[in-house]
Amino acid sequence: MGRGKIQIKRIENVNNRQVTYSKRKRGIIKKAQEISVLCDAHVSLVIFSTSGNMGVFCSPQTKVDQILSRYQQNTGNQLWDAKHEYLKQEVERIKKENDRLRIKLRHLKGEDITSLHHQELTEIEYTLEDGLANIRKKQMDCWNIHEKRIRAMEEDNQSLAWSLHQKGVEDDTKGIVREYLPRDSSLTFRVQPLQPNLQQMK
Amino acid sequence: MGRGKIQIKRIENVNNRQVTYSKRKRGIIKKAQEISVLCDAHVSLVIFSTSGNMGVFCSPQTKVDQILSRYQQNTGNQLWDAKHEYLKQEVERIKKENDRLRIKLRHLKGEDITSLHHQELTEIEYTLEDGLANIRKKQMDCWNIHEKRIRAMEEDNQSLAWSLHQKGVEDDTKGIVREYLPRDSSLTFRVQPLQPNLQQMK
DNA sequence: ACCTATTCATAAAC
DNA sequence: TGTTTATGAATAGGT
Repeated sequence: MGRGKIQIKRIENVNNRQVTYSKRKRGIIKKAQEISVLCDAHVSLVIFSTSGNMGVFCSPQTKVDQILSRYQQNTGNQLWDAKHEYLKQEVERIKKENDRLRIKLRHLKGEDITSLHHQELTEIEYTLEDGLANIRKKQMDCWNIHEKRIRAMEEDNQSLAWSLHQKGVEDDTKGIVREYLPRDSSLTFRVQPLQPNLQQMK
Repeated sequence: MGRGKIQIKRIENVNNRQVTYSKRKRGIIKKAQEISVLCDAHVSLVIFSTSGNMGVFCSPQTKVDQILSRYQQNTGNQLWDAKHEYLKQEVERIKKENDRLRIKLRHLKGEDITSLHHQELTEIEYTLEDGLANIRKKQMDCWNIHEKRIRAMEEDNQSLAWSLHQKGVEDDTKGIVREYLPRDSSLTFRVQPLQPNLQQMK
């Protein structure tokens, strides 16, 4: 239809193809609309051009997914059931991994070990000893850093106190400083919170 | 098109409607096929008549579900994603839980602890000490059970040997028994493998 | 299911 | 992309 017959084969000229797509898209959507009204039919039509231009028609009584549900039932073609199945398996897989990890954790805490044999126990023991060694090394590092900070601050305090003394001003910051850094504080300390205090001292 | 114009409204005559449906269905599917070839377009078309007659066209390069995936992405219209939303969330939830457990495990092994603070390290340390205590207690239990078995068997052996001796038969099982249960065997033992040996002795 | 008068869709050109 | 127009395609109504 039009000025001369055309062969039904891919239009190579990109522009022509684009134009034809636009025209025929409108045409087919109109046809879809007409059949849905005339015949009370349920229609779902989705078109994509190569350039990504999308055209959709769906008969107003229904929604696309309802029509496709019927399509699935009619053809046995799995549209979403297959994906559903896949996701279910994925959940199972990860849940199992999860259980495995949980058991490992419980074993390391020395729980649920009744059924374990000597060799497994020994492996866990080694792992724990190894972990403990690493943790304690890290604790030592933390402690050493902490110590250094304290010493540095003590020196600062002394030199500041000295400066103040030389200028004839009373050293009334001493109390506050002591409050920030009690000598015999418990082992529980955090590195981060110390920093604001340091800044307050400036 | 045809002998006289028609109004685009529902055809009340059932037979006419059915006929028109058939004709137009063929027409629209042909159009769909043509646009897919001419313009290299991806088309998905599904039609149902009121009587349940289904018509389908899908461009050959793709499948219906692929086109509809794109449709979903383009419109945000949930076709099957909604049906999968729950499962997707479930997967996410468990994956996160999984990561949490993994990190905990690594921490207990003393790995990836660079960013941990004193308090967290101390907690891990306690956990490890606790675990180690439990494991070692279990190891002791195992050892004690093992020892008891050995002692029970030694007694059995002696009484058996005595019985044999009294019946004037030479005790030639001694060597074998010693082989099964060397006194100074290493600490690596399993409880299970002992049982077959016990049964062999009956 | 076929026929055909008629309306519709659209290819090509602007 | 919109309009025009000549032409082929689709189809309504009758058989």
